[in-house]
Amino acid sequence: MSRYNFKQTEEKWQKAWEDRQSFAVHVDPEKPKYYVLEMFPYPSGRIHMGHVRNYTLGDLVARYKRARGFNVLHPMGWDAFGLPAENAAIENKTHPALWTRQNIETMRQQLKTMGLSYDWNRELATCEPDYYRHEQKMFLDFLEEGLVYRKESWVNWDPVENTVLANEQVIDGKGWRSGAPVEKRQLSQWFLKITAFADDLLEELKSLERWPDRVRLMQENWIGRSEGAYMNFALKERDDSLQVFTTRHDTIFGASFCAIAASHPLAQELAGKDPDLADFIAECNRMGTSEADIETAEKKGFDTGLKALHMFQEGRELPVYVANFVLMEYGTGAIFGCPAHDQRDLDFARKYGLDVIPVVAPKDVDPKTFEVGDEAFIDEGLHINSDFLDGLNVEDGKAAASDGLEAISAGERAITYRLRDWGVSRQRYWGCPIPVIHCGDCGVVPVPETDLPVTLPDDVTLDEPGNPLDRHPTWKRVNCPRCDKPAERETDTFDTFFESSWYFARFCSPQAETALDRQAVDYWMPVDQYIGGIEHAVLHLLYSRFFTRALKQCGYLGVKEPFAGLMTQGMICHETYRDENGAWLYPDDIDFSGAGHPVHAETGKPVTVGRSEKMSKSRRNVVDPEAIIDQYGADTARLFMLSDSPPDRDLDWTDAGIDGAWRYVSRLWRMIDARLGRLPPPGTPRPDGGLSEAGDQLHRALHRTIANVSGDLDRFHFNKAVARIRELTNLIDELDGALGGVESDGWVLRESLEVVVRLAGPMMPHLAEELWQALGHQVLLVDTAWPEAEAALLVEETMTVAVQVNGKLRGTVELPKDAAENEAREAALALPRVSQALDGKEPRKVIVVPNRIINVVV
RNA sequence: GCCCCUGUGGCGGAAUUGGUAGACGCGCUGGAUUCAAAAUCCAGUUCUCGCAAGGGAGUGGGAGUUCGAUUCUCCCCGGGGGCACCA
Repeated sequence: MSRYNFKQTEEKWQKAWEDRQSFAVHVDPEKPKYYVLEMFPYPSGRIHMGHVRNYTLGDLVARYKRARGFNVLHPMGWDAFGLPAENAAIENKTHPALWTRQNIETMRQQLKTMGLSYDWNRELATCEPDYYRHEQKMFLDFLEEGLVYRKESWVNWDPVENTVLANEQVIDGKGWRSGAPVEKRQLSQWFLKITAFADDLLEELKSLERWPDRVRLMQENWIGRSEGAYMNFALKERDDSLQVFTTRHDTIFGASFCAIAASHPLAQELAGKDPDLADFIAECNRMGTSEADIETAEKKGFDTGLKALHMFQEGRELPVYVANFVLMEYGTGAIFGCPAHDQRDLDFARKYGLDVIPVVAPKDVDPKTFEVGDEAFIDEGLHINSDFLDGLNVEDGKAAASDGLEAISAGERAITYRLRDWGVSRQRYWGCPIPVIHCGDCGVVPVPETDLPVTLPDDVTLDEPGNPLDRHPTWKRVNCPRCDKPAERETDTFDTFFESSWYFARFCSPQAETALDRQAVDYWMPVDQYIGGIEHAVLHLLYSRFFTRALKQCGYLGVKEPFAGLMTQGMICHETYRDENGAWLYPDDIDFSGAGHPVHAETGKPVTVGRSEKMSKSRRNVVDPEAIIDQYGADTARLFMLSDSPPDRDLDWTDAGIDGAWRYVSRLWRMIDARLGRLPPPGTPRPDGGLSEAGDQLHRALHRTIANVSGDLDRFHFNKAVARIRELTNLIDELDGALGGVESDGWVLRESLEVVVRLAGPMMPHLAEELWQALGHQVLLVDTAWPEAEAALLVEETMTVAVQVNGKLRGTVELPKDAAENEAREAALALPRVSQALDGKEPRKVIVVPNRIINVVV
């Protein structure tokens, strides 16, 4: 018996699809379109298993929709700007552009061995001027629309490298490479007004029904809309006032202090005269900026000596602190503290000996004796000790407090967001230059459209401190487009999220002279199914939603939501291995052949096997896709990616699993190869004679499988779809011996084998194409429609109904479909095991759920 | 700290609206084939009592709703993720 040669077969069909341009697509208003997109990769060097999973999922969807008659757009490109290119350039003495382009070459070749149904004619790389010139134009359009502004903002500054650090480059408060303590600095940076769309971005989440709930929830939390009030406290012995934002203005009578952020202008002003305060502010600035750092740090404050005057109580004064848990970026950078009803305020008050006055008490408690201990009372209740708010519940109290504030002009209702504007300036080389010029006389001047693109210089030095573009001897020196006097280019580049915020639209017309061809984007957009990692749940997806709105406002396209459907895939995990010294080992270094514990292949020393964790280079628990594809073939790798775990869950990579997938690939090939001689020719109409019992059983099963697999694929239950196909394979094997009694059985056998091949097509495209040809078809499988299930064959004539006594299973009965209740009851009570369980007692009640279950209650 | 997800055999996972828990695969055990091995095929495989027929328990733990709960409600425990310059 011959064996399946995956290598030859996979190359053969990849070439055939390419020669025929099977996956090249064009706008065709006559056909329904379907745009499926996987998140494009950063060209880091080689593909990893995460890519293999992502692109397998996307390819399955693309091929399935194609078979279902959609005009499918399925493109691929490269998210090619980014910091790793600069790091690699320094380490390997190469150039970021060269490094990136070489990586793209390698990775494209690797992807091509997977047999993915991309329209490669649409490939793009964001680092090419032909791509980024369009986003420079977009930026200028946004500027005109008032969606862009410049402001001072805080950054992590490495004083040795003279560079801004990303949060992940700050380790224990020190620069990752220099080890120098990181400082906070203010830089003037460009911002995009994402907050202008905050409400719409929040509101429209509801319309994204084909997004996972948890992603929508994460975005909702990120936007963080809160309804509350601004309140203005007059300051004792000063002319100005302190504005705070609060969502609990109803608790104003329980206020015992105010607190401002370390970077609040008032704090800055006071620090000028108070060295101790300046020290405290410096200490706050050394603290991490993330919310987690702030929330878990000890609550500390510094009493400024200022007193805020209570707007409703003459003579009542609240001390003003600078506190490390108040963020300048949120609300107004100032709060009032009501310790009785906020845990953080309570901790703070206990620490500094401030009053704790309860102003809301639970309904069933005597207000006179109600006290707050170590736990703030944040639940619903009625107001006490609160003057005109007494007796009101929380909601009414807020409304009344707002009215009271507005009546005396001491505040107003307000809505704030946690969402902040998007800072897009980066002090790096390998990014898209921001197309503006700074002129001493004219200020900020946009680069004229005719001068676009502003391209990066090639001759830069990266291994010195500071911003390479700023350091370049000539690049930034230009004349002002307005007054022609010597001026300087902006030397910052865009955040790389900029490129990924519109690439999906560019794929609709990747060669167009303008950024977007309206006819093409109007036809293809939005993306029908977007697939990628959950790690992009907030930033990339939110920026893209914003960007699409901004582009719509500028007339680039007509939709505001870029991604109608979203699927987030889980991570790939693998066991971890360490040697005696605790050093991580690669899976390839381990020898499992011995009877005892695994040992190091070279040294023979024992190895500790750790639990399965996300594949990562640092833990060395990685498996190289190229090696797997070389050893088992792309179809086997793809099948394994789809088999065991649902797409959104983590997947454990195991040798046993990939072996199992390979066994099925060869089994399917053998199964069909061995039967080719017994089949009627392709396209033979169904013979007139009836089927044998086995033939009928197989016939029904294959149509049930079509229905189930189609349903599973529609709902992205790919692991179940694989299981259904395997079940049908098992059944064909099982019934094979009983077939052949009548002429129609041969026809059913061919139908069954063809259905298995067609259903497996999107999963194992090369094998399926090969078998389709072996079965005698001239038209390629990729050009063949998806099979349809015959509804009549899905209806069962009899049903197996479970019989319970007091909820415990005692047997089953075969009943005609939709049998009458009486009939069902009789059949159930007639079961010996039922009467045995009844033990002579009369049933009190018999519950009959048609076609499902009968429960006898005693 | 806040928010979210998750928990089912030795393992990955099924169970569409509350209705036969464990589909499918992996692993393991026994057998066939082979000089031998690989590969392949057949049978078995939740735990427990029993020679068997059959009984009992069982979806992280505890309570509740129901004729019936993996599924719904409440409390508790374990594991994981996110929280603004990695992409």
